[in-house]
Amino acid sequence: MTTLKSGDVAKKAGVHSETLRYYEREGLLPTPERSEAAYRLYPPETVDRVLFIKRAQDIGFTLKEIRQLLHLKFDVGEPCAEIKHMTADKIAVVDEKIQLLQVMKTMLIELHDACPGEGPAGCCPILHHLNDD
Amino acid sequence: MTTLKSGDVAKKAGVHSETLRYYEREGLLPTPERSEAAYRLYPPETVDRVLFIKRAQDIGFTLKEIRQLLHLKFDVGEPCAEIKHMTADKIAVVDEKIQLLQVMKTMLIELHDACPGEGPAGCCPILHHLNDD
DNA sequence: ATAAACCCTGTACCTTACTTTAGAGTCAAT
DNA sequence: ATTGACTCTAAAGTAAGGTACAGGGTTTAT
Repeated sequence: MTTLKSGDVAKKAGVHSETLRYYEREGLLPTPERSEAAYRLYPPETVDRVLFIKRAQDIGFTLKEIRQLLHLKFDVGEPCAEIKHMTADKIAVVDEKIQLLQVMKTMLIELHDACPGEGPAGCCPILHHLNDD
Repeated sequence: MTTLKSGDVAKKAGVHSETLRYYEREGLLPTPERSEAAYRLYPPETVDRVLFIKRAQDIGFTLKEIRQLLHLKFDVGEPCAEIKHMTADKIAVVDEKIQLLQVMKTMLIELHDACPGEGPAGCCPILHHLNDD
């Protein structure tokens, strides 16, 4: 048997099986086959798809955006130019996020390095500097 | 007069004044002074603080996390070692996000470059490759 | 063959981050 | 002095992304 039941997919992907049904409703997972007893029978790739969703969420994509990414990723048939446009847009968004995060990281590292690491008082001579950006 | 009313801060920071009250309730903004008529009188730095919140949100921090960042950033008085720890943790989180985003970006760029950019059919020879990670 | 463990549907509920509404007071300009 | 723009509070509403029942059928392990 090459199909998985909701519990199997859920366990492998680290989500609840209710989440799978939710993703199905939201168009993030294709509607799976059913057994005689109406049990969902998922193809094994479903696990990868769910893991993709989770990774994409971790880095700040909404389910709506992820649905688009998945359609880029899995659905063949969109006119080519359109796919290319969407992809370019998404790259720009991702890049902007990376850059903002790097600014944030630099700020935090400065704060970290300026801190002596001991003593109870305000150890942070750069707080005032940070205060007015 | 060196203070701003809620509408002024809101306009300068690009948020609704209700949002300011919400941030106040949630501990993201300090409780401001009040006029005789109980109008909030904000110090001008409030604008920067709100902008900081918005930038932090853009890159994927929750308000809860931002509250912590702000307390690092603006409140002096925490024992030094603790601040240093929190900062190090936050740097690790930021770094992880950056790395995941870079993976995502690489994936998107591969997809983008492999696409010929014209023709209606599935232009994407790498879709199958992406399919199984 | 029967209980434990699993699946189904549908609906209700939860958190986050706001936004909207209702009802009332205040201030600035004509 | 009164209209319009602004402020206040408290409470309800909204959208996203799930989570948790309730009530009922199914499969599997003993």
